[in-house]
Amino acid sequence: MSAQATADAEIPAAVRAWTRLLRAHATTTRLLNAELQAQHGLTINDYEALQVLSCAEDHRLKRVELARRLVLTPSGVTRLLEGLERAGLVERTSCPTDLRVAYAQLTDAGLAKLREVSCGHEGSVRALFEEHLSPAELEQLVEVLGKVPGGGD
Amino acid sequence: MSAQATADAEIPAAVRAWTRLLRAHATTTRLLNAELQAQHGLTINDYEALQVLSCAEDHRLKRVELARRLVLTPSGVTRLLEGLERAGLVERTSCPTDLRVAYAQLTDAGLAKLREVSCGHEGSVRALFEEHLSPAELEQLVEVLGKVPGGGD
DNA sequence: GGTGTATTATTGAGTGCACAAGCTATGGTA
DNA sequence: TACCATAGCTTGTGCACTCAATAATACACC
Repeated sequence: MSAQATADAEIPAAVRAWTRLLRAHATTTRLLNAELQAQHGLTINDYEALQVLSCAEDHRLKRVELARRLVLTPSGVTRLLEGLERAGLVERTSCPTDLRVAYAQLTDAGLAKLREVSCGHEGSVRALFEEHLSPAELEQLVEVLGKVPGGGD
Repeated sequence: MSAQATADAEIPAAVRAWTRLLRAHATTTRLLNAELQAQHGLTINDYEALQVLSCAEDHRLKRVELARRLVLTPSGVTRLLEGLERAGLVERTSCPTDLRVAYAQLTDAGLAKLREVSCGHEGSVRALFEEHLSPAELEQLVEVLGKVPGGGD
C-alpha cells in the first residue's frame, strides 16, 4: 500500500500502449539486429533499405523518398547509403530531368544479397513473433499498429 | 504487374507487424522525443528512467535492474545516469550488504521534475495515440503488444 | 531574363547506445 | 585459507542517427 501501489488501473491505455511499444521495440530490434549483423553484416536499416528499394519501380528511389519510407532524416539516409554503396549493394544514379536528385539504385549484387538474407531474416522475425502470438493476434497487431502514427504504409 | 506487384497478400502477418512496429516506433519516438527535449530537456529514456524509479520501492533500483526494465545494457544505464546525476535528478547510493551494487536513487528534485513533466508528456502521448485509435483499439494494442517479446511487464 | 523561395542532398558536430574488456566484490568449494 | 567462477558496474571504442548549416538546382513570378 505504498506510493508505488498507486496507479496500475489508472494508467491510461494510451500510455500503457506507448511504454509497451517502447519495450517491445527495444527487445526485438536488439535481437534481430544482433542476428542480422552477425550473420550478414547488415543492420536492420540496411536490410529495410534494400527491401524498400527492391519493391520500388526499377529498384530505385529518390533519397528523400527513401528517408520518408524508412522514417529517417535525409542526412541519415546519406550515411546509410554510404555504407551500402561502399559494399556495392546500392549505387547512385542521377536524374536527367532534375539535377538535384540522386537516386538510390539497387545493384544486382544488392538484389542478390537481399535474396540471400531475406529468407533467414524473415524466418527469424516469424519465429520471434509467432512464438507468442496466434495468427489472429498477429492480424490484430498489424491492424492496430497500422493506425498508430507512422505505422501505416 | 511488375516485379513489385508481387507479394502484398503473401507477406506473412508477422513480417508486416514487424515493419509496422519499426515505423510506428520511429515516428512516435521522434515526435515525443523532440517535444520532451525542447520543453524539459529530457530524452525519452531520461523520462522513462525517472518514471521507473518513482514506481520502485524507496524510489531506488539497482542499476542492473534498471537496465533490465528499460531494456538497456548496463553500460547504457551508466551513461544515462551520468546525465541524470549531473542534473541532480538521481544520485548514487551504495548497498550496505553488497559493495558491488550501486543503487540509482531518485532525488527530491528528480521526483519534482517528474511530476512537473509527466502531466504534459502523458498528454502528448494520449493525444498522439488517441487521435487515431479508439479506446477499444488501444486496449487491443496494449493486449497484443504485451505478448511481443519485451512488451510484457 | 532576374529574383526569391522551395526542394534535394551533403557535411560537421554532437548524442545515445552497444560491444568488449577490465575492475572490484561475492560466494561456493576444497 | 586459498581459489575460482560469477555478478555488478565502468571505461574505451565505434557506430548510427539527429540537428543545424551549407550548396546546388528548380521553379514561380514579375
